[in-house]
Amino acid sequence: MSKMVKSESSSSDVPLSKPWQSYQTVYTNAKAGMDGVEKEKVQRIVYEMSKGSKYFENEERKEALMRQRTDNMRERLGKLSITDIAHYQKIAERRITELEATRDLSRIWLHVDMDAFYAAVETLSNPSLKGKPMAVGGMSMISTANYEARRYGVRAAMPVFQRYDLNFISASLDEAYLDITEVCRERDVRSDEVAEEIRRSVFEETGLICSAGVGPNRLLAKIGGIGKVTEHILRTAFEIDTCKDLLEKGGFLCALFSPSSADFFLSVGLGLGGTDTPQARLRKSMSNERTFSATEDEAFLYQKLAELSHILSTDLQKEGLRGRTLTLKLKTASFEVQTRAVTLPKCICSSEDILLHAKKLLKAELPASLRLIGSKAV
DNA sequence: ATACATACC
DNA sequence: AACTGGTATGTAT
Repeated sequence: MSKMVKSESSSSDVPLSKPWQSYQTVYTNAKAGMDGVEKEKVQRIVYEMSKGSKYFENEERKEALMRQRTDNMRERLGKLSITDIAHYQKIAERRITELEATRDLSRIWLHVDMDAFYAAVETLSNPSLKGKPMAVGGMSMISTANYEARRYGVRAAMPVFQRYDLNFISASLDEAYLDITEVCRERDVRSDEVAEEIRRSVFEETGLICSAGVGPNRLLAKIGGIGKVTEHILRTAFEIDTCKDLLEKGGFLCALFSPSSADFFLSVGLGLGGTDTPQARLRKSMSNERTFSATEDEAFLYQKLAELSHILSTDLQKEGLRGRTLTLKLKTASFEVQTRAVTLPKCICSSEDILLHAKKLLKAELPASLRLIGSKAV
Protein backbone atom coordinates (compact mmCIF):
# COMPACT_ATOMS: atom_id res chain seq x y z
CA MET A 1 0.00 0.00 0.00
CA SER A 2 2.77 2.42 0.76
CA LYS A 3 3.94 1.86 -2.78
CA MET A 4 0.51 2.62 -4.13
CA VAL A 5 0.28 5.87 -2.24
CA LYS A 6 3.72 7.00 -3.25
CA SER A 7 3.12 5.83 -6.82
CA GLU A 8 6.69 6.30 -7.94
CA SER A 9 7.81 3.00 -9.44
CA SER A 10 6.87 2.34 -13.05
CA SER A 11 6.35 -1.40 -13.13
CA SER A 12 4.72 -1.70 -16.53
CA ASP A 13 5.30 -0.57 -20.08
CA VAL A 14 9.06 -0.39 -19.92
CA PRO A 15 10.86 0.17 -23.21
CA LEU A 16 12.54 -3.00 -24.48
CA SER A 17 15.81 -1.17 -24.94
CA LYS A 18 16.29 -1.23 -21.18
CA PRO A 19 15.43 -4.78 -20.15
CA TRP A 20 17.02 -4.43 -16.69
CA GLN A 21 14.31 -2.00 -15.73
CA SER A 22 11.67 -4.66 -16.05
CA TYR A 23 13.55 -6.99 -13.77
CA GLN A 24 12.06 -6.05 -10.44
CA THR A 25 12.85 -8.91 -8.18
CA VAL A 26 16.58 -8.95 -7.56
CA TYR A 27 16.93 -5.27 -7.23
CA THR A 28 14.18 -2.89 -6.30
CA ASN A 29 14.84 0.76 -5.67
CA ALA A 30 11.82 0.95 -3.42
CA LYS A 31 13.93 0.16 -0.35
CA ALA A 32 15.39 2.89 1.78
CA GLY A 33 19.09 3.59 1.82
CA MET A 34 19.55 4.18 -1.88
CA ASP A 35 20.29 7.88 -1.69
CA GLY A 36 23.39 8.92 -3.57
CA VAL A 37 23.55 5.70 -5.57
CA GLU A 38 23.31 5.62 -9.34
CA LYS A 39 20.21 3.50 -9.32
CA GLU A 40 19.97 2.73 -13.00
CA LYS A 41 23.64 1.80 -13.20
CA VAL A 42 23.34 -0.60 -10.27
CA GLN A 43 20.17 -2.08 -11.69
CA ARG A 44 21.89 -2.65 -15.03
CA ILE A 45 24.91 -4.32 -13.45
CA VAL A 46 22.76 -6.65 -11.36
CA TYR A 47 20.76 -7.50 -14.47
CA GLU A 48 23.88 -8.31 -16.50
CA MET A 49 25.23 -10.54 -13.76
CA SER A 50 21.97 -12.39 -13.12
CA LYS A 51 20.98 -12.89 -16.75
CA GLY A 52 20.96 -16.53 -17.80
CA SER A 53 21.06 -18.03 -14.31
CA LYS A 54 18.52 -20.67 -13.33
CA TYR A 55 17.06 -18.37 -10.73
CA PHE A 56 16.75 -15.57 -13.24
CA GLU A 57 14.97 -17.80 -15.74
CA ASN A 58 12.47 -18.78 -13.08
CA GLU A 59 11.88 -15.13 -12.26
CA GLU A 60 11.18 -14.50 -15.92
CA ARG A 61 8.77 -17.41 -15.94
CA LYS A 62 6.97 -15.90 -12.96
CA GLU A 63 6.87 -12.49 -14.62
CA ALA A 64 5.35 -14.05 -17.72
CA LEU A 65 2.77 -15.73 -15.52
CA MET A 66 1.97 -12.40 -13.94
CA ARG A 67 1.51 -10.79 -17.34
CA GLN A 68 -0.78 -13.65 -18.28
CA ARG A 69 -2.89 -13.07 -15.20
CA THR A 70 -3.07 -9.38 -15.98
CA ASP A 71 -4.07 -10.00 -19.60
CA ASN A 72 -6.65 -12.51 -18.48
CA MET A 73 -8.10 -9.95 -16.09
CA ARG A 74 -8.17 -7.30 -18.82
CA GLU A 75 -10.01 -9.66 -21.11
CA ARG A 76 -12.64 -10.50 -18.51
CA LEU A 77 -12.96 -6.79 -17.79
CA GLY A 78 -13.66 -6.09 -21.45
CA LYS A 79 -16.40 -8.70 -21.56
CA LEU A 80 -18.48 -7.03 -18.87
CA SER A 81 -21.70 -5.58 -20.20
CA ILE A 82 -23.10 -2.22 -19.18
CA THR A 83 -25.69 -4.10 -17.16
CA ASP A 84 -23.04 -6.18 -15.41
CA ILE A 85 -21.07 -3.09 -14.47
CA ALA A 86 -24.12 -1.33 -13.05
CA HIS A 87 -25.05 -4.47 -11.14
CA TYR A 88 -21.63 -4.93 -9.54
CA GLN A 89 -21.28 -1.22 -8.86
CA LYS A 90 -24.39 -1.47 -6.69
CA ILE A 91 -22.94 -4.49 -4.90
CA ALA A 92 -19.69 -2.65 -4.27
CA GLU A 93 -21.45 0.40 -2.90
CA ARG A 94 -23.51 -1.72 -0.55
CA ARG A 95 -20.45 -3.62 0.59
CA ILE A 96 -18.51 -0.40 1.18
CA THR A 97 -21.32 0.86 3.40
CA GLU A 98 -21.37 -2.39 5.36
CA LEU A 99 -17.61 -2.37 5.82
CA GLU A 100 -17.63 1.28 6.80
CA ALA A 101 -20.12 0.44 9.54
CA THR A 102 -17.56 -1.86 11.15
CA ARG A 103 -14.97 0.88 11.54
CA ASP A 104 -13.64 1.00 15.09
CA LEU A 105 -11.57 4.02 16.05
CA SER A 106 -11.41 3.24 19.77
CA ARG A 107 -8.07 1.47 19.78
CA ILE A 108 -4.52 2.71 19.34
CA TRP A 109 -2.14 0.33 17.58
CA LEU A 110 1.58 0.74 17.20
CA HIS A 111 3.66 -1.07 14.61
CA VAL A 112 7.37 -1.60 15.20
CA ASP A 113 9.73 -2.44 12.41
CA MET A 114 13.37 -3.17 13.19
CA ASP A 115 15.74 -1.40 10.81
CA ALA A 116 18.03 -3.68 8.77
CA PHE A 117 17.39 -6.23 11.47
CA TYR A 118 19.64 -9.11 10.49
CA ALA A 119 22.55 -6.93 9.57
CA ALA A 120 22.10 -4.91 12.75
CA VAL A 121 22.05 -8.03 14.92
CA GLU A 122 25.11 -9.40 13.18
CA THR A 123 26.89 -6.13 13.78
CA LEU A 124 26.05 -6.33 17.47
CA SER A 125 27.90 -9.61 17.81
CA ASN A 126 30.69 -8.54 15.46
CA PRO A 127 31.21 -4.80 15.90
CA SER A 128 34.00 -4.70 13.33
CA LEU A 129 31.26 -4.87 10.70
CA LYS A 130 30.03 -1.45 11.74
CA GLY A 131 29.92 0.98 8.84
CA LYS A 132 30.84 -1.66 6.26
CA PRO A 133 28.52 -2.72 3.46
CA MET A 134 27.26 -6.21 4.29
CA ALA A 135 24.69 -8.80 3.43
CA VAL A 136 23.66 -11.93 5.27
CA GLY A 137 23.78 -14.97 3.07
CA GLY A 138 25.49 -18.12 1.92
CA MET A 139 25.53 -20.83 -0.76
CA SER A 140 26.08 -18.18 -3.39
CA MET A 141 22.89 -16.37 -2.64
CA ILE A 142 21.72 -13.65 -0.35
CA SER A 143 19.35 -14.88 2.29
CA THR A 144 18.60 -13.81 5.77
CA ALA A 145 17.13 -16.33 8.20
CA ASN A 146 19.83 -17.01 10.70
CA TYR A 147 19.08 -18.86 13.90
CA GLU A 148 21.76 -17.06 15.84
CA ALA A 149 20.19 -13.81 14.77
CA ARG A 150 16.80 -15.11 15.75
CA ARG A 151 17.79 -16.08 19.24
CA TYR A 152 19.82 -12.98 19.79
CA GLY A 153 17.60 -10.33 18.36
CA VAL A 154 14.11 -11.55 19.05
CA ARG A 155 14.76 -11.89 22.75
CA ALA A 156 16.40 -8.53 22.76
CA ALA A 157 13.38 -6.38 21.97
CA MET A 158 10.61 -8.60 23.32
CA PRO A 159 10.81 -7.48 26.97
CA VAL A 160 10.38 -3.88 25.85
CA PHE A 161 7.29 -4.71 23.81
CA GLN A 162 5.85 -6.72 26.68
CA ARG A 163 5.98 -3.74 29.01
CA TYR A 164 3.55 -1.95 26.71
CA ASP A 165 1.37 -4.84 25.61
CA LEU A 166 1.59 -8.23 27.25
CA ASN A 167 -0.20 -9.76 24.28
CA PHE A 168 1.77 -8.01 21.55
CA ILE A 169 1.68 -9.72 18.17
CA SER A 170 4.89 -10.84 16.50
CA ALA A 171 4.16 -10.41 12.82
CA SER A 172 7.58 -11.71 11.79
CA LEU A 173 11.07 -11.78 13.21
CA ASP A 174 11.56 -8.07 12.82
CA GLU A 175 8.02 -6.72 13.12
CA ALA A 176 5.52 -6.48 15.95
CA TYR A 177 2.12 -4.91 16.68
CA LEU A 178 1.29 -3.45 20.09
CA ASP A 179 -2.13 -2.36 21.32
CA ILE A 180 -1.16 0.71 23.34
CA THR A 181 -4.70 1.95 24.02
CA GLU A 182 -4.51 1.32 27.76
CA VAL A 183 -1.00 2.72 28.12
CA CYS A 184 -2.09 5.96 26.49
CA ARG A 185 -5.20 6.25 28.64
CA GLU A 186 -3.72 5.27 31.99
CA ARG A 187 -0.65 7.44 31.69
CA ASP A 188 -2.44 10.18 29.75
CA VAL A 189 0.21 10.29 27.06
CA ARG A 190 -0.14 10.67 23.31
CA SER A 191 0.55 7.72 21.03
CA ASP A 192 3.45 9.44 19.30
CA GLU A 193 5.08 9.95 22.68
CA VAL A 194 4.75 6.25 23.41
CA ALA A 195 6.22 5.46 20.01
CA GLU A 196 9.26 7.60 20.75
CA GLU A 197 9.62 6.07 24.19
CA ILE A 198 9.57 2.54 22.78
CA ARG A 199 12.11 3.40 20.11
CA ARG A 200 14.43 4.84 22.74
CA SER A 201 14.01 1.87 25.12
CA VAL A 202 14.69 -0.62 22.35
CA PHE A 203 17.86 1.22 21.42
CA GLU A 204 19.05 1.58 25.01
CA GLU A 205 18.37 -2.03 25.88
CA THR A 206 19.43 -3.74 22.64
CA GLY A 207 21.45 -1.32 20.55
CA LEU A 208 18.98 -1.92 17.70
CA ILE A 209 17.21 0.85 15.84
CA CYS A 210 13.56 0.53 14.93
CA SER A 211 10.83 2.62 13.42
CA ALA A 212 7.34 2.82 14.88
CA GLY A 213 4.04 3.89 13.36
CA VAL A 214 0.69 4.52 15.03
CA GLY A 215 -2.89 4.16 13.86
CA PRO A 216 -6.39 3.08 14.90
CA ASN A 217 -5.81 -0.40 13.45
CA ARG A 218 -2.94 -2.61 12.35
CA LEU A 219 -3.25 -1.86 8.64
CA LEU A 220 -2.83 1.86 9.18
CA ALA A 221 -0.18 1.49 11.89
CA LYS A 222 1.93 -0.35 9.35
CA ILE A 223 0.70 1.37 6.20
CA GLY A 224 0.79 -1.95 4.45
CA GLY A 225 -1.60 -4.02 2.47
CA ILE A 226 -1.02 -4.99 -1.12
CA GLY A 227 1.80 -7.10 -2.49
CA LYS A 228 3.83 -6.80 -5.65
CA VAL A 229 1.85 -9.08 -7.93
CA THR A 230 -1.54 -7.74 -6.86
CA GLU A 231 -0.30 -4.19 -7.19
CA HIS A 232 0.77 -4.89 -10.76
CA ILE A 233 -2.60 -6.37 -11.65
CA LEU A 234 -4.55 -3.55 -10.04
CA ARG A 235 -2.43 -0.92 -11.76
CA THR A 236 -2.25 -2.33 -15.25
CA ALA A 237 -5.60 -4.08 -15.60
CA PHE A 238 -7.76 -1.68 -13.62
CA GLU A 239 -5.70 1.51 -13.47
CA ILE A 240 -6.07 1.47 -9.72
CA ASP A 241 -3.27 3.49 -8.12
CA THR A 242 -4.74 4.85 -4.91
CA CYS A 243 -7.13 3.98 -2.12
CA LYS A 244 -9.65 6.30 -3.73
CA ASP A 245 -9.38 4.27 -6.95
CA LEU A 246 -9.96 1.04 -5.03
CA LEU A 247 -13.31 2.38 -3.82
CA GLU A 248 -14.37 4.05 -7.06
CA LYS A 249 -13.60 0.95 -9.13
CA GLY A 250 -14.96 -1.41 -6.51
CA GLY A 251 -17.60 -2.60 -8.96
CA PHE A 252 -14.96 -4.12 -11.24
CA LEU A 253 -13.28 -5.74 -8.26
CA CYS A 254 -16.56 -7.27 -7.13
CA ALA A 255 -17.25 -8.48 -10.65
CA LEU A 256 -13.89 -10.14 -11.22
CA PHE A 257 -12.63 -11.29 -7.83
CA SER A 258 -14.07 -13.66 -5.27
CA PRO A 259 -16.18 -12.00 -2.55
CA SER A 260 -13.45 -12.41 0.05
CA SER A 261 -10.81 -10.92 -2.24
CA ALA A 262 -13.09 -8.02 -3.15
CA ASP A 263 -13.77 -7.44 0.55
CA PHE A 264 -10.06 -7.35 1.19
CA PHE A 265 -9.48 -4.71 -1.51
CA LEU A 266 -12.37 -2.56 -0.36
CA SER A 267 -11.15 -2.76 3.24
CA VAL A 268 -7.71 -1.62 2.20
CA GLY A 269 -9.32 1.23 0.27
CA LEU A 270 -11.22 2.24 3.38
CA GLY A 271 -8.18 1.93 5.62
CA LEU A 272 -9.89 -0.73 7.72
CA GLY A 273 -7.69 -3.19 9.55
CA GLY A 274 -7.56 -5.46 12.57
CA THR A 275 -8.33 -3.79 15.88
CA ASP A 276 -8.67 -6.85 18.11
CA THR A 277 -5.99 -9.07 19.58
CA PRO A 278 -6.65 -12.48 18.10
CA GLN A 279 -6.05 -15.19 20.70
CA ALA A 280 -3.12 -17.38 19.89
CA ARG A 281 -4.44 -20.15 17.71
CA LEU A 282 -3.49 -23.76 17.95
CA ARG A 283 -0.92 -24.94 15.51
CA LYS A 284 -2.42 -26.79 12.55
CA SER A 285 0.68 -28.08 10.85
CA MET A 286 4.37 -28.49 11.28
CA SER A 287 6.94 -28.50 8.53
CA ASN A 288 10.61 -28.27 7.72
CA GLU A 289 12.62 -27.86 4.54
CA ARG A 290 16.21 -27.57 3.42
CA THR A 291 17.90 -26.02 0.42
CA PHE A 292 21.09 -27.41 -1.03
CA SER A 293 22.93 -27.16 -4.33
CA ALA A 294 20.79 -28.86 -6.96
CA THR A 295 21.50 -32.54 -7.43
CA GLU A 296 20.11 -35.70 -9.00
CA ASP A 297 22.04 -37.92 -6.62
CA GLU A 298 19.30 -40.16 -5.27
CA ALA A 299 21.33 -41.39 -2.32
CA PHE A 300 21.88 -37.80 -1.30
CA LEU A 301 18.20 -36.92 -1.72
CA TYR A 302 17.04 -39.91 0.34
CA GLN A 303 19.62 -39.02 2.98
CA LYS A 304 18.23 -35.45 3.17
CA LEU A 305 14.74 -36.86 3.41
CA ALA A 306 15.78 -39.11 6.29
CA GLU A 307 17.26 -36.14 8.14
CA LEU A 308 14.15 -34.03 7.60
CA SER A 309 11.86 -36.87 8.66
CA HIS A 310 13.84 -37.35 11.83
CA ILE A 311 13.75 -33.64 12.69
CA LEU A 312 10.04 -33.37 11.91
CA SER A 313 9.35 -36.38 14.10
CA THR A 314 11.32 -34.90 16.98
CA ASP A 315 9.56 -31.56 16.61
CA LEU A 316 6.13 -33.21 16.51
CA GLN A 317 6.83 -35.28 19.61
CA LYS A 318 8.21 -32.25 21.44
CA GLU A 319 4.72 -30.75 21.21
CA GLY A 320 2.93 -34.06 21.52
CA LEU A 321 1.47 -33.77 18.02
CA ARG A 322 0.79 -36.18 15.19
CA GLY A 323 -0.25 -35.77 11.58
CA ARG A 324 -2.57 -37.68 9.29
CA THR A 325 -1.51 -36.16 5.99
CA LEU A 326 2.10 -35.97 5.02
CA THR A 327 3.21 -33.50 2.36
CA LEU A 328 6.46 -33.65 0.47
CA LYS A 329 7.70 -30.40 -0.98
CA LEU A 330 10.23 -30.25 -3.79
CA LYS A 331 11.91 -27.44 -5.60
CA THR A 332 13.52 -28.35 -8.88
CA ALA A 333 16.83 -27.02 -10.12
CA SER A 334 14.75 -24.61 -12.21
CA PHE A 335 13.06 -23.29 -9.06
CA GLU A 336 9.65 -24.78 -9.71
CA VAL A 337 7.92 -25.75 -6.48
CA GLN A 338 5.91 -28.96 -6.30
CA THR A 339 4.06 -30.58 -3.44
CA ARG A 340 2.92 -34.18 -3.17
CA ALA A 341 0.71 -35.34 -0.35
CA VAL A 342 -0.74 -38.51 1.08
CA THR A 343 -3.45 -38.88 3.69
CA LEU A 344 -3.08 -41.87 5.96
CA PRO A 345 -5.67 -43.96 7.76
CA LYS A 346 -3.94 -43.22 11.07
CA CYS A 347 -2.01 -40.32 12.58
CA ILE A 348 1.72 -40.74 12.64
CA CYS A 349 4.63 -39.08 14.42
CA SER A 350 7.50 -41.56 14.49
CA SER A 351 10.43 -40.83 12.24
CA GLU A 352 10.13 -44.34 10.74
CA ASP A 353 6.52 -43.81 9.70
CA ILE A 354 7.22 -40.36 8.33
CA LEU A 355 10.22 -41.52 6.36
CA LEU A 356 8.40 -44.55 5.01
CA HIS A 357 5.63 -42.48 3.44
CA ALA A 358 7.85 -39.57 2.46
CA LYS A 359 10.13 -42.00 0.63
CA LYS A 360 7.21 -43.34 -1.40
CA LEU A 361 6.23 -39.80 -2.39
CA LEU A 362 9.78 -38.93 -3.37
CA LYS A 363 10.33 -42.15 -5.28
CA ALA A 364 7.45 -41.31 -7.60
CA GLU A 365 9.14 -38.04 -8.59
CA LEU A 366 12.59 -39.40 -9.33
CA PRO A 367 14.72 -38.99 -11.29
CA ALA A 368 14.79 -35.22 -10.79
CA SER A 369 17.32 -32.52 -10.17
CA LEU A 370 16.31 -30.91 -6.90
CA ARG A 371 17.52 -27.98 -4.83
CA LEU A 372 15.07 -28.29 -1.92
CA ILE A 373 13.18 -30.95 -0.05
CA GLY A 374 10.59 -30.32 2.61
CA SER A 375 8.18 -32.34 4.71
CA LYS A 376 5.01 -31.28 6.42
CA ALA A 377 2.59 -33.01 8.77
CA VAL A 378 -1.01 -31.86 9.16
C1' DA B 1 -17.33 -33.66 0.90
C1' DT B 2 -12.57 -34.81 0.64
C1' DA B 3 -8.08 -34.81 -1.02
C1' DC B 4 -4.56 -32.61 -3.34
C1' DA B 5 -1.87 -28.73 -5.57
C1' DT B 6 -0.64 -23.99 -5.89
C1' DA B 7 -0.35 -19.02 -4.88
C1' DC B 8 0.15 -15.50 -1.76
C1' DC B 9 1.23 -13.14 2.60
C1' DA C 1 16.49 -15.87 -2.32
C1' DA C 2 15.80 -18.89 3.36
C1' DC C 3 12.43 -21.15 6.35
C1' DT C 4 7.46 -21.47 8.69
C1' DG C 5 2.83 -21.63 8.86
C1' DG C 6 -1.72 -20.02 7.62
C1' DT C 7 -5.42 -18.95 4.29
C1' DA C 8 -7.64 -18.87 -0.06
C1' DT C 9 -8.66 -20.96 -4.31
C1' DG C 10 -9.04 -24.20 -7.94
C1' DT C 11 -9.45 -28.93 -9.56
C1' DA C 12 -10.37 -33.74 -9.49
C1' DT C 13 -12.82 -37.45 -7.55
